[in-house]
Amino acid sequence: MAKKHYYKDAFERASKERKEKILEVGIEEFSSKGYENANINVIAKNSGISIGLMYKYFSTKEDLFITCLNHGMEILEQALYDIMQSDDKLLVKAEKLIRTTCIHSKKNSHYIKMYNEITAEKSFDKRTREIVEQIESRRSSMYITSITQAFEKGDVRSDLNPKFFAFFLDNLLTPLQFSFTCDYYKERFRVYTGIDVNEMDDEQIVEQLLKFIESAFTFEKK
Amino acid sequence: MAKKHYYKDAFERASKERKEKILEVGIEEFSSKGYENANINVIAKNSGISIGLMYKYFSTKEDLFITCLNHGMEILEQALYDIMQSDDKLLVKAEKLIRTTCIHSKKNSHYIKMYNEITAEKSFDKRTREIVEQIESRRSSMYITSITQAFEKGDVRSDLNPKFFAFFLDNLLTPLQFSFTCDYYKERFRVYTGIDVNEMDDEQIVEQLLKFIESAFTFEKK
Amino acid sequence: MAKKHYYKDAFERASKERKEKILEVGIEEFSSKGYENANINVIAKNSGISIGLMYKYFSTKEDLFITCLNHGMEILEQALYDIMQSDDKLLVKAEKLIRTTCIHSKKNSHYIKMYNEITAEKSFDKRTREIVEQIESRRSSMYITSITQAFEKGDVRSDLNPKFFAFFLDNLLTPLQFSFTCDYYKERFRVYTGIDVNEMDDEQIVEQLLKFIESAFTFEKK
Amino acid sequence: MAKKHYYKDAFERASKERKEKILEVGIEEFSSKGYENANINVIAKNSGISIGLMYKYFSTKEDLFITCLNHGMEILEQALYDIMQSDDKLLVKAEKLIRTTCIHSKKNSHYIKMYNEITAEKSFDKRTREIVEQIESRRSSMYITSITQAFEKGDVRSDLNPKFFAFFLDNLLTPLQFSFTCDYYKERFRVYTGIDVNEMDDEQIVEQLLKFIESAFTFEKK
DNA sequence: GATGAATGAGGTTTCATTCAT
DNA sequence: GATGAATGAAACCTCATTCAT
Repeated sequence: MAKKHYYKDAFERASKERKEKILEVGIEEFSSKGYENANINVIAKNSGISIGLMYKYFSTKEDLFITCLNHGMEILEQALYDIMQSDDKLLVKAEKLIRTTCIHSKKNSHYIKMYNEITAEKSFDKRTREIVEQIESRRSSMYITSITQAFEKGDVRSDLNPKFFAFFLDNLLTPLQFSFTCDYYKERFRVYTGIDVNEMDDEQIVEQLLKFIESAFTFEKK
Repeated sequence: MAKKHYYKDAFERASKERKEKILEVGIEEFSSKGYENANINVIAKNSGISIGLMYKYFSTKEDLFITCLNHGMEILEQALYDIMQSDDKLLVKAEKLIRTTCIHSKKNSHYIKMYNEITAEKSFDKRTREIVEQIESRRSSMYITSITQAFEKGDVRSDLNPKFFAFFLDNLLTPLQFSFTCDYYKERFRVYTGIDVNEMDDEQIVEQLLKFIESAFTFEKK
Repeated sequence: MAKKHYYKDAFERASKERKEKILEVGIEEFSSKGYENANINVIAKNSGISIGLMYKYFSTKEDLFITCLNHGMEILEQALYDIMQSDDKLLVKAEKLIRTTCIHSKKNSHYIKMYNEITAEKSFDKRTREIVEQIESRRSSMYITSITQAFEKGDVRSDLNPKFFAFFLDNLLTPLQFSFTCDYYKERFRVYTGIDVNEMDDEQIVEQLLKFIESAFTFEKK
Repeated sequence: MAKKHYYKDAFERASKERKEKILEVGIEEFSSKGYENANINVIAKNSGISIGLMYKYFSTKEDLFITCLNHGMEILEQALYDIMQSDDKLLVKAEKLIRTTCIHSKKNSHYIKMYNEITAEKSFDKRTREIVEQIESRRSSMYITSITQAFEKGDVRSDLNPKFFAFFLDNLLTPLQFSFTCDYYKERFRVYTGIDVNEMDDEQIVEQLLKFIESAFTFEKK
């Protein structure tokens, strides 16, 4: 299945620079103001195009948002992909995953904010399913594949369901990711750990989370 | 410090029935439509009061929202409190916690949706900190207290920082909670596990997550 | 004719302290916010009475305003009266008038702001006539009486109509009064004279205006 | 310095007819109802444009008001300018000024009412200064220039400060202007002179005020 | 006399979307 | 392809006034 897109043909025909500009500006606007408060007239103006043309490219505000979101997700997924494709053992992958999460979260905060945005979005209703399906499928399949492999090699405990495994792993990583970028989660991190996330050494986070994961992954109750 | 509130004195003086009605209707509106799309004229009408009176009770839409949110949080926290106050061992508490999470999430879905709503909120700026601080402080201190006790009794591994411990534990539980109630997380759960959360036996979730947590809590690498 | 009033009988029956408090608070509110933006619920609260009682005292916001206004005008008129009743020559009265204007304007700025307020008011329509009639009649008759007396004594030039005389005199004094208290006129004074009214010596104003008036009053073209 | 304006670029691009229509309707609404009670939905409707477009032209109600005000002031100032630029002696200018004031006040009553409106305005706070500064600077500099010239030529008495001179002159003319147009001042005029301003012969006003001014301007006490 | 809860019309402002050019 | 003027519904919030107690 060709990846579904939410822009009109005209957008595809636009120059690379223009496409990138629109996405960049859109991501900036959506991630800083949130979906409801973002203004697509402003996005058009800041992208250097007319609002009329914007509507030649995207049918609705929602479509523009989803396109921006998907663009951001691609970048985020690439890093995940690079790690999960390697031949490393699962624990090594996990370590890389955590460390990369710390680094990427600071660099790509806009993308992560957009991702965070949709986890609470109420507006898409009919499409939510579709969007989530796409995003989370790509993400989960990477996890599940790696875990299943490790499972088969006997690298991890045998009494856990790989799918739940993947789910729990992502539950540990996603809030961590948000802790670096999203206001709510930032504050939550500070409340729990007593330290502002920006003043904490990434390695301490890596160390603590890795210990937690390693045991959960490997030790099996007799 | 008396708990800070975000309603006016007049609200306190209103009848119990009215207060509950307003909170109930407000929570329903906010959780189903989200903060931005919720309409306080609708909340007033459905509560059986005039909009003018609504503003005698709450200074702004935001204040009404926060009051609804706090009300919901109190209910959710009570369940948590009951478990954490017991004399059970940490692992037993964890098991109760997971099971209760499953049950409560279905019953109090509106409250949880509101909670989910603020994790992505962009509007509160100066107050976000304050609100989050209050909510997460109460929650985290319950975790941390229990964990520290277990720590001192030697019930849990000694090489993990109790604060991170608590943080990771909550990272596992909160997304689970959302998986029962919030559209995005529901779909995500289905993508990861392959099963709709409403058709899954709670005990399977309890079992899988408990194994994961138990190992993470107790097994220490030599 | 008994002086017309704009309050209900109940107000008359209220204690002196209460009456004064209401007027004081009302004048403060009206003069600082202007008629439209003044809030009579706030006036009631700050006066220590209920809004219900306020409406037992005054039928409408407008009536309260007029009563406050009249109260302020009485104070202002008293000073004028004291000067105009004396046996001084017109020029001496004029000098006292100017000097007193400077002093009083600083002391009774609230009253003057209320007076200024009505010179531009659009709301009273049917009553404007009545109110203005009362206020300006008292004021103008004091001027005209003094001028007519001086006229008869031959103290002033004979070719000017005393009524116009009074009108011009008041045209010189009223904007001066406003220059000490009302934002617009304050700035206007600064623009014309180059100096902030609060940093100018009153005597310079007295001297300049008096010279202007004296010649206008006494020198007759041959 | 280019004259500051309070409209958006879009307004400048609108057709001349539309611009004039909006200003005309706006001035009508503001001058008849006052700033607070003026309704910009009404102004939009009566101007034949949508409210949305109105906000494309002006950021706020206040900006629309100021633009209307400035437009009116320009017209008023032109008449003043024409007189003050001439080579006439100061007294001749004064005579023309008074006569023109009478005539113009009847013709441009809306503009004058708007001007009167701001002399009592409480809402603009930070901008009042700016607006007043602009309006009064233009006006006062015309007066002061003419007076200073007359001063140097020895046409007027030497013991009066030209700035105060200008201030007093304007104090005589501005209330006269308002007497033709603004309810309060109209009534005040009737109370002082005993005659309704509309039934009075302009020439009588010219004569009386001119005598007053002439003496004040030319006779110096020995 | 005194209270204050309750009303609800009405005004300013925003912004996604359309469409004539 | 490209423009941007134009729309108008809809939402938050204020406050003078009423009236039951």
